[in-house]
Order: sequence, then structure tokens, then C-alpha cells
Amino acid sequence: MGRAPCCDKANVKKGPWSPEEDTKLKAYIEQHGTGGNWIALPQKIGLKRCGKSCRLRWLNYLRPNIKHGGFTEEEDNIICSLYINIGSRWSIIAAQLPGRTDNDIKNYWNTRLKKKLLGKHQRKQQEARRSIKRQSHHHHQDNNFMFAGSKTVQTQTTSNSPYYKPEVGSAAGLVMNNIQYHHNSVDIDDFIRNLLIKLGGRFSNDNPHQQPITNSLIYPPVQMFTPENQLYAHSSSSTPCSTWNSTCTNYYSTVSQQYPEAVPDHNDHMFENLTVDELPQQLDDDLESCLFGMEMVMMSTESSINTWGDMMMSNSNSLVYPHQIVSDYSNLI
DNA sequence: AAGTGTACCAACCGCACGTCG
DNA sequence: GCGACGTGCGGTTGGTACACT
Repeated sequence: MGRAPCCDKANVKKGPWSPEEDTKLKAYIEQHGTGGNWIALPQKIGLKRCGKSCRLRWLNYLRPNIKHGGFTEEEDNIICSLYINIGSRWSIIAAQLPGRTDNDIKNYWNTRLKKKLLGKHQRKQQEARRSIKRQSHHHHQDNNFMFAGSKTVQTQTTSNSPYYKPEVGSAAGLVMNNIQYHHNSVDIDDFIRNLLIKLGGRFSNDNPHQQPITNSLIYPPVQMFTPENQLYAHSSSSTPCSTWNSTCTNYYSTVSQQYPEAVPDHNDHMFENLTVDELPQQLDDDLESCLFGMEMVMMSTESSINTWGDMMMSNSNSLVYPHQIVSDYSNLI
């Protein structure tokens, strides 16, 4: 037997509220309060409405000091910042914005803010690509190539080992900024874990077999970029980067063993056909994918990407990365 | 002018949780 | 401890307005 309905569905009015209904409800609540019982309220007033409907109407529309529309830039920032950190907890987000309702914020996010941010981010990404292209062109004047990703890594140029180092402002540089940011402000495992939990399935909170997630498992590219663990990809300008390739292969092999459902087998070879000419861009894309792409991909209801493997195998250009968003709003947290 | 697509938003629905007897 | 009930929340739907062809 299912649960009894909260009201007699056949005798309640649905749909938009009339001004008369609004007036009745508002007048009663202003005079008597809700009485702590929304279910009984419509009967007392003589409204043919469900108690839940009355509550919603009051909270979202009739209650004093409600603001509608006209979100400010500051409110946008707060919403984005909180969304990135706590997800779609609209009631909590609304609590930080006086006069705003959770419903309003939810609608605003889904219909406008998300699109606005994606547009902004894609522009940033294009700038980053152009920047990398310029750097790539510069460094390819040398025959040998070394990749040292961290902005904290000291320049180690030798006559035989010129290297490519992402700079602040490049996409890889932005990623490093965010790695730093996340290390400083939140536990990095929790951050990723939350993303994975959002993916559901084997990473869900409900899964009793869930395994601990370690930095080494989640962040092979970060390993490459930490000062303690500098790995350099040596190659000529026309052959695949074997060091990077083997690092990735090892990584995906590890992930495949622990999370076979998440990583397709053919990921092992995903970097094999890259030339060094293509490598910086590919590295940059995949760094971003690994660390920050999940969030925005999961936000997209149109996305068919449900697993880590889907993400890594997807065309990088189709992904939208929120790292710049995180940067933009990090100072508000 | 008519048809179609898109954006926006109010309202609904179902589930989870807390409280109370 | 258990079930009934009320409340709160987040996802989703459906109606309306507007833009575009």
C-alpha cells in the first residue's frame, strides 16, 4: 500500500494562482501565521488548494521581501562559488542570498547562469589555446623537447634539454593554479570523491564496496607536475612522446584494475599516435579533463558522458572546463 | 500572418527526513 | 521501535511569451 496523498487530489485546484487566491492566502498568513500546519491551512481559508501548494506559493512568491529577477554580478558569483563547492543544494545557496528563493536560484542557474558561464569559459579556453599555440611554435624551434608542468618547478634548461613549461595564463597554468587552490582550501580527495559520487554507480555513497581514492590513482598528470616527482617527456618533434605515453598507460592500467567499469580497455593507447607537435595541446586538454571537466560535464543534461572512461575518450573540444570559473570565484569562499 | 523553436519560470511531483503519539 | 503525518527539498514539467523563419 502506498502512502496516503497529502490532500484530496480530485478537489484541489492546480495551476497558476489567481490574484484572489493570493490575496486570501497572504491576508490570512499575515494575520494568523501558518499555524504550523500547511495541510490544514487551505481549508481554514476556504482555498481549494493543496497545503503544499500554499506553502510553495507563500515561500516563493507572497512572502515579504522577495526579490524576483535582476540578479547582480555579485549574486552570480556567490551562486557559482557555492554551486562548485556544494552542488545543487539550492536551499543552502538561497540562504546566502537574502530575498532569493531556492526555486528562483534553481531556475536562474538552469536557464541563464549556466549558459552565461559556459560562454565565458569557452572564450577563456580559446585564449588559452592561442597562447599554447604560440609557445608551442616557439619551442619547436629546438629539436628536443621536455615537458615540466608545474609553475613551481624551476627552469632546468640544458643545451640538450630545452623544455616546454606552461605559464600562468596558459590552460595548463590555470590548471596548476587550481590544483594549488584546491590543495589549500579543501581536501583534494574529498573534492574528487564528491565528483565521483555525483557520477553515481560504484562511486556512490551507498556502495559498500567503494574503495578509498588516492591522489596517485586520480591524478597521474599531477604527479608529473609536482616538484617532488618531475617527469619529463623527451622526444623529437616528430615522434610520439614515449614517456608521457607510458605514464598514461600505466595510470590507466592501474585505474582499470581498480575500477574496470570506469575505464575502457582501449584507453591504454589513447596517446600513442600523438606527435610532439600535438602533445602540449593534448596534455593541456587532458589535464583539464581529469581534474575539472567532470563537474561541468555532469551538469550538462545533454551529455552522454557518465564515466571517467567516457570522459577521457571523448573529444576534448566537446568538453567544457570549469577551472576558470573556480579561479574566478575562489576568492569568495 | 502563421508556424516553429527557444527561453523563462511558476508550479507540481515524489522522495527523504524529522517529529510525534 | 514503529508508523503516520507534515515539511522541506531538488528534479521536472508544462504553460506562456518572445524570437525567428
